[in-house]
Amino acid sequence: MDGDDEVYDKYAYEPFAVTVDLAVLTLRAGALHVLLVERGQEPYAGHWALPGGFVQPDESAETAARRELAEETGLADVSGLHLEQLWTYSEPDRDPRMRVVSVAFAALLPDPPEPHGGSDAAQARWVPYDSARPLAFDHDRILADAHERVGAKLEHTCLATAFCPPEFTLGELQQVYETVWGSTLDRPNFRRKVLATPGFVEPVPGAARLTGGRGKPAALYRSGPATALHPPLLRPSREGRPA
Amino acid sequence: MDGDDEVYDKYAYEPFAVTVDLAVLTLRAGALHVLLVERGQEPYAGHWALPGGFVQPDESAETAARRELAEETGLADVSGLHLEQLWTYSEPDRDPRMRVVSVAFAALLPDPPEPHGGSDAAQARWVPYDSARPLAFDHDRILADAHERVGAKLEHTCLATAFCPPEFTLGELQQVYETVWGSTLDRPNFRRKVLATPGFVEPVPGAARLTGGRGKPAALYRSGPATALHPPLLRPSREGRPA
DNA sequence: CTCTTTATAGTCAGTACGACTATAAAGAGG
DNA sequence: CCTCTTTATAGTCGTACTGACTATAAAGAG
Repeated sequence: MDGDDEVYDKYAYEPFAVTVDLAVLTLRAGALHVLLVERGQEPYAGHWALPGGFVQPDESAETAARRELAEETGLADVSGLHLEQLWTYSEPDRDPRMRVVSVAFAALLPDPPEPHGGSDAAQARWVPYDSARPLAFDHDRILADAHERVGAKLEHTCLATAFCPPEFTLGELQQVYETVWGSTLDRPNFRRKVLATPGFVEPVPGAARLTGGRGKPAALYRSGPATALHPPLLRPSREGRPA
Repeated sequence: MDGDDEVYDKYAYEPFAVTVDLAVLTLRAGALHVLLVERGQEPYAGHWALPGGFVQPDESAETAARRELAEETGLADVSGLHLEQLWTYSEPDRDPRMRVVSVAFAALLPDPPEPHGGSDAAQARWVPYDSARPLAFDHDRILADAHERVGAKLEHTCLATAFCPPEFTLGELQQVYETVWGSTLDRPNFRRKVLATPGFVEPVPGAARLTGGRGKPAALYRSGPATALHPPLLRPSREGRPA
């Protein structure tokens, strides 16, 4: 903040609006979905956009993002959800109406609350990631950045469990990686890696098993205390990954 | 950006000031240094702070950061310098005067231009990282975040060369890692790893060697085309690293 | 000329990982 | 009831990478 204060009065009251944009991601039926809202007004009326809104005078961007998340998803308790500040977009022409600086967040949800009847905004929907574009404003880029960030964080953090319900099988956890990364993983190797990482997952006591599916019932696990993965679980080789 | 437009008029003209703060890092005499400016006005008059300033109406945050970097360092050409958006700080009370949202950047410099006679601001100085605190506002936290981010990026990107002059020895490159990470590395192993990564560094043609030091002259290298490190060059084991 | 310093080359064992095979336990369909 | 298919889990094998270490080369200091 603050250069020297001579220029303080000169620029401080420029009309900068500060907003938050949310890339709310979830897995439905083995596919990555994102929460979108339909715009009712110009510009981009009728286009889909990421949910978001203005940061209010007494809020931090994080607080505003969590409030918007609750409003848009209709979830009663969003306090436990993973919310991650992504990037701040500040190109002067990114909103044709005025100068808007937007702090983007990514949010990860386990299973989507279907009719997330938003409060204020227009209708909101879960849309498969691949058919989400084109979006209003620069939201295509924000969504791509969110996807890349989440994919990268899966490599060296335990973030994947944020997509899973409280109790899950290793097959479901593997689905998270495969869906976000868009590649398949060897099941025994994935299992070995996850179980060899202390604190990543821990078995549910009582030898609980999930059945009802086709094959052999899978053991249930829940998220452990670890947050980082050492060594990381790297994506199948992509030569040059963005820095 | 933009929630629904009913609230648009209500919040858009709240007096949000948007600034950039810069954590400009360099290596001097084997120690990490950061560029600081002394504040002339209240609040925090006489305290040291990170350089920064207001984003002007026609600028993006990145543009403003690069302009501030040029002004504060006095460097003629900052176009090639590595500048990385770090995080956006938006706590309502982070500046006692008014509502300021600040986009923080980290900048990496090879060798510091000593008398970087800033343009507008008060006096600016290179300060050893360890004796930089306490800083004004929430700049202690910004500086710590910058350090952590740079340390993490050294692991899986080729960013370390941004601290080095155009031509450097592997010993100098290793110094970057050791200084930022605060740990020592095995020299033969470091060498093996760097040379085994295609495109990280390439030898300077003509078998150029740097002499003048004490021991055997070292071969000179320059930065290669690669940007990512596969597999990563991990810091000596720290059990739980922040996500 | 020798000692110290730094650079570079090479060795060796342990770990991690990719690819793969084998077995177990469920439902589906006859 | 039996077999096929599906999914989970166990284990094997070879390679790549890494950490720890030893050895040699080439400079300056004294």
